[in-house]
Amino acid sequence: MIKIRIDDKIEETDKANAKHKLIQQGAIAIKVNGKVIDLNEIDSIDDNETIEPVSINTSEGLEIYRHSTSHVMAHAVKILFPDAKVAIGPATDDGFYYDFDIERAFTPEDLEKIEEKMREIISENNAFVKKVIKREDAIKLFQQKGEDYKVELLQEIQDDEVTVYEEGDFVDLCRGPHLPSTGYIKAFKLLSVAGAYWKGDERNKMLQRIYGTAFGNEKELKKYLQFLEEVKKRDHRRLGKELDLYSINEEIGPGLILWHPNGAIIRKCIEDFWRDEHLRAGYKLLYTPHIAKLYLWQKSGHWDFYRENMYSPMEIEGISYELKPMNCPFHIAIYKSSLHSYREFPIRYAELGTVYRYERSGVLHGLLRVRGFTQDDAHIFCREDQIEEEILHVLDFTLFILKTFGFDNYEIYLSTRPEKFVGTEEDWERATNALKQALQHKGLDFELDPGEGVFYGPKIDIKVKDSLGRPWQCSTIQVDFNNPERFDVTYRGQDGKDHRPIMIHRALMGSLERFFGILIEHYAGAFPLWLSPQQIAVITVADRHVEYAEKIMDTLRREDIRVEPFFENEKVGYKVRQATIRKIPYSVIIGDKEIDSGLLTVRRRTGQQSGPYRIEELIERLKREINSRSLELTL
RNA sequence: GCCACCGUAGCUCAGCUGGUAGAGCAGCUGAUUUGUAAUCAGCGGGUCGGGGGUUCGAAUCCCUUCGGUGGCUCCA
Repeated sequence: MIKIRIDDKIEETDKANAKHKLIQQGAIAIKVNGKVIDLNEIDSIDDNETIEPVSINTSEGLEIYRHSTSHVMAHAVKILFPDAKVAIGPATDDGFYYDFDIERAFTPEDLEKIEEKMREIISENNAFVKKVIKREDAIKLFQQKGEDYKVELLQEIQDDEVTVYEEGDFVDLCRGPHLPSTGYIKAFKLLSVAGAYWKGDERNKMLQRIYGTAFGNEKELKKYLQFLEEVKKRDHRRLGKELDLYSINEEIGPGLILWHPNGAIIRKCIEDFWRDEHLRAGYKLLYTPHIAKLYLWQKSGHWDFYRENMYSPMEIEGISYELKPMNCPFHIAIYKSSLHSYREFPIRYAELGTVYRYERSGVLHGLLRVRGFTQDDAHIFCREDQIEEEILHVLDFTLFILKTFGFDNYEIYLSTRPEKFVGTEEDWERATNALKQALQHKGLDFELDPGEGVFYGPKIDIKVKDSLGRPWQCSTIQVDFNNPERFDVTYRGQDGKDHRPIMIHRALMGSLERFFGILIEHYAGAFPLWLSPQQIAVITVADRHVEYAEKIMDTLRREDIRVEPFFENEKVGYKVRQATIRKIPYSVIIGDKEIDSGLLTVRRRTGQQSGPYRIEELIERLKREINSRSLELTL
């Protein structure tokens, strides 16, 4: 007799019945003592153990399900392309992949054929059979099959025994666990082919990776595919073109952003907001140059640590200058231009500083990964004992800024001391604790990211979740022990002596370009009123209404409301459509009715109408919505 | 940087196995003067990303280069 736990109820039964019951509960694997194993292994379980079902509705279950699907895919590939060598094929967060070494390139048509073959294998309902064999035997087995990558993996395994899984006539080295049989797979799709280095090392051979995904049923798969469609629709590169927000020009250079008028006005709104709030939060604004002597970066250590991301120096009158990859040395120079007392602390310097970093061509991506970008940067100088309080201040400020754009879901990471570091272990300990305490004080959940800190200090990273639930790394708050030392930054303490301050680097939006890209996708191009390039479309019914419409436009414009005329000789429906496509929040139509009554009816870009309003009332409502930076349309 | 794929009018795309380019939208002109997501007609627009080659002949095949896309690697 063994025990099974279903919905927290424990039941004692014999093994055959237990298995039956577990399957009834949707089990595709089982959990014993916290360890997930094959459902088929139930027979080898000791009596008295308690077994729990693992269903596909759990992350563990889904992982097994997808992992098994990747095996079926490898099996199908081996049938269709016997020359292909299999490498590795795990489940991922949203699907699975398998890497193959094969001469020919997989085409989209190949994927269809592979899918077809996979369906066959699934309909055969082959059992996944686990076998424990001696390592040497496994090596022989895979050598015979010509599976060099498996042999290489085996040679790195220390254990005497390894497990292989057999499914039909496909054998794979695998830790498992797996589904009981291939017939359990109900819904899957192969999505794309991509190159991937063997073991992720760029010195190794480039293999071909097939990505796919699998779900418990067709409905969920369809939902996921629709999600991918939605992601495509919101792609900032597509919307950036459609809404004429920005462009990247081949002649100007990859990774360099041209902000068009529509994008520039959005950026202006963001920058104005950013500056006003920084002044309000006790920051002082700075401007600094785009280039500086190379020596500066040799001193800061960037030339040693990050030269790969810096552009080649340029000669000016025999001296090497360098395009700036960071703003900190400039802010330090400003700090050092006069003596500072502990009484001034914390000193907060902020700048929208444009930096240039070399990114390898393959990684550039729209606005999200570029070569020239503007950081919303700040450097805070304070005493070590002020770190926690200052971090609290920065956290509050960060969350306020992010929330204004509609980001109120976060993932927070605390990164600790890496292997290569400067400063003493005690410094790190104290600073890390200060960060941790600040987070706890705010009641913010965070994850530890051990060893992921920057060489000069620990940091807090904040990822925002957009309207589709996708995480984006934006904010970073970093403690720096390095630069104050390297640049001999000091302050005069209470004791009349010079001391070393701590520097805190922080960026809230990260880079304006990247943040803009995220915003485009977050709002799907439909910006809230305060950010919209055009806030209200004025549409005339016929030419005779233009004069009055112009008056309305002037009135609105004088109130700093961004108006766009639609006066062409077209039908109202056409012009309404144009305004809607451009995602202009509101439209008003000017015809005889409006002129006679002196009232205006407002149409939202979503189609609802409100009003009619007197012009003064309309202006007041618009301004209220703009000034409150409302995320919703309120008219 | 690496692997695969892609690059045709301002935009989205068609153009099979080589026979010197086509649609829709946008633009311009005209008619129409219109009431909440597309009025009709006409016109202009491309050395088919650049360079080289094969061929009687290249958007189409080959090489090379630039750029883009999906990944890998990287991301202070």
